[in-house]
Amino acid sequence: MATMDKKNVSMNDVAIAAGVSLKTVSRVINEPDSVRESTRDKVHAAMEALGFRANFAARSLKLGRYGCIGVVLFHLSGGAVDMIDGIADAAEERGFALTMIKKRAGEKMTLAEAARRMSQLPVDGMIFNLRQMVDDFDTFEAPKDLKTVIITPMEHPTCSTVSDDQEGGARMACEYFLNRGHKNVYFVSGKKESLSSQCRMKGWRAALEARGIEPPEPLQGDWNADSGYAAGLVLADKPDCTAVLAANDCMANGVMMALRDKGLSVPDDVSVIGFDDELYKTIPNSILTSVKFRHRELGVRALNEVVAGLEAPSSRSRTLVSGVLVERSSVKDLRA
Amino acid sequence: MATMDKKNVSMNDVAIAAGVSLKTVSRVINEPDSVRESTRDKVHAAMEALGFRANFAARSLKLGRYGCIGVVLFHLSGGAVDMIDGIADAAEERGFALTMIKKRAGEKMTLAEAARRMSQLPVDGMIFNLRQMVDDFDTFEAPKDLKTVIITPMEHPTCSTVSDDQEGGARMACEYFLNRGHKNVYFVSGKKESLSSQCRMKGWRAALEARGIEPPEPLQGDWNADSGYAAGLVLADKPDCTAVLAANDCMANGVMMALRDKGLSVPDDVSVIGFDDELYKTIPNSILTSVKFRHRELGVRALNEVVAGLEAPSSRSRTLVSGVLVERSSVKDLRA
DNA sequence: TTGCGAAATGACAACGTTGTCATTTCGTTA
DNA sequence: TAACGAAATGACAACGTTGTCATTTCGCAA
Repeated sequence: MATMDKKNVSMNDVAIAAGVSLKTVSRVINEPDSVRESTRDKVHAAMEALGFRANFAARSLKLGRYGCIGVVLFHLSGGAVDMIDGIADAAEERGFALTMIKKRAGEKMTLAEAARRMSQLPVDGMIFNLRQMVDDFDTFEAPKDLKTVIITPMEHPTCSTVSDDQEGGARMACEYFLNRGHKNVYFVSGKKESLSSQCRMKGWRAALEARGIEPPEPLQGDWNADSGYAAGLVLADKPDCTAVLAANDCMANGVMMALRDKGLSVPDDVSVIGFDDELYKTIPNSILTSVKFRHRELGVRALNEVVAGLEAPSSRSRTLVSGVLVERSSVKDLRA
Repeated sequence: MATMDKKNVSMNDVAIAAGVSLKTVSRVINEPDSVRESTRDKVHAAMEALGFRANFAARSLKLGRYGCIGVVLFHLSGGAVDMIDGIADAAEERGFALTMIKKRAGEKMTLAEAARRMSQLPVDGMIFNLRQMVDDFDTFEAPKDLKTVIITPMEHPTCSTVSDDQEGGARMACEYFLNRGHKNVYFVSGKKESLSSQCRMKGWRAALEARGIEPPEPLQGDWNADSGYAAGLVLADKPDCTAVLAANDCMANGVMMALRDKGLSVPDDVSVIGFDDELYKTIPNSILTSVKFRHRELGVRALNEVVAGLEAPSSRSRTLVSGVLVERSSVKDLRA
């Protein structure tokens, strides 16, 4: 059972070994039913013996498509794992592979630059994961033959976008407070440049203003617990503070710890809601009510949108994936 | 300024538009110095006007390589983000893109199956991210023309492997305890099927046995805080328990909370060390000493190993990336 | 101006597949 | 057995690049 030394085994090699024509080998692969069983077996045997594997480049060249979707990671954060997971699973299901490139740390990558690089790679369409603002966002035009979907809370003039409904999630949390008799809601933000943080803040503002409440000055955090703790120390001194919305769970936890250290109880004195619902992983018996986004679903939707748009790349849609409020006991009902 | 309607603009189209030969266009792209400046400008102008982008499939077919490295995600966990980040950055730096496929939830994927699928895709080499055991691990043979690197703590008979030194990290933590006068170390494990957990446990055992200490029965956890809390309740009742090594920070936190709820102090009564050093993100003023692995570095090494092996796919190496003990104040020095 | 070597450019084949269309083989019926 | 339509198979071109080698153009010295 000698193994060939030739670098790559081609269909032609298989054809010769099996004593059939090149085209017949092609048929065995692409439309097996159209070839007689005895012939098929001969060909399969030859493929096996020679270790044949179809050449991706040649196949794509002929077919004019790759069966790959490009993913550009402008930003790779914790929540991105689930999103990538969703994209990858959906891709798998629809028979696509992913081609990935990433903005390097410190590098300044525009959408145009990302598109330029992607269009040199084997992709039929692409997904941009964009969590911060980028210079050419509004002026960017996607290649006409490459369906492009941007994961971002901002609307884009020509590309399809997919996003969690961060604003809606924040509104939902605020209304949850207000409906339970709270007269005001304080807000602890994440990093300034984060679009997520900006959107959550926007939703918070909107919800308060919709009820004619003047939003108090938001407290600036940086996503980590320590910044939440600092914010909590400040909030503990505000007598009108009965409800705090923190832009993520880590900061919410910091806030809660600070309140306790100041002798205040959650939820009896102050109610708190966070975002992402991940505190239970780290804190035993966590009581924090939290707005959870379905990142996996987000990825699935993004991929499906790309695939759906492969035939009509210039189509445009906007998808919002709603969040879910995971209720625990960190919010007190003041009406009771 | 009319835009062409032709689907794909080829080099030939550019050549005609610029009034030069096909080959000259090719030269402008691949060896610009070999073409006269005036000609080059004409060609560039034509490319611009027609919106030319090189065809990946044709180029790869001719060159016999893709400039892509395949990544197979058998398992996608939190720590994987940093690793992917490292892989992606290193790939970027060396001019490679990534082609990714993922094991679907519930699907049972063997190494052979992964290799088979990857070898139909545009890749010059591949990386398997394997955090759990898989049926054909020992018998697997990588395609002879496709350099394969496996990220896994296990040694493989024929493939290169890269791993954090989990065992060494656990040993380091144990010795840290023992060197400070602790007579024994209790262990809280992660999920049974996790290789990380198994390796950490192995290192813990080895460190104790090296000093002639009989390791106590390990406590079974599931990575989450609640399981750590449960373990902590048990440990609080053991009078000889002065040191606890938990297989991750979340469980370590659970252990600490349980100890406190039982009236014990960390570190005065019991010392604790965790893994991953991520508690500070969630807990303000975190005191937990923790073993941190450099997942990013892991990814970088894996990619570099693949690229280095592209010319000699059958070469084999084993890389261990050491962990770092991040010291805080959760360990008491009993010698003092 | 002519001739020469070097630089610039071009013609053509090849990479390994699939689509088109022609040809061969098969199973059936007259 | 002959004749026929359907099924199976094959020959050849084409996809868009790059490598090889031949040809043209250029700059410069005689």
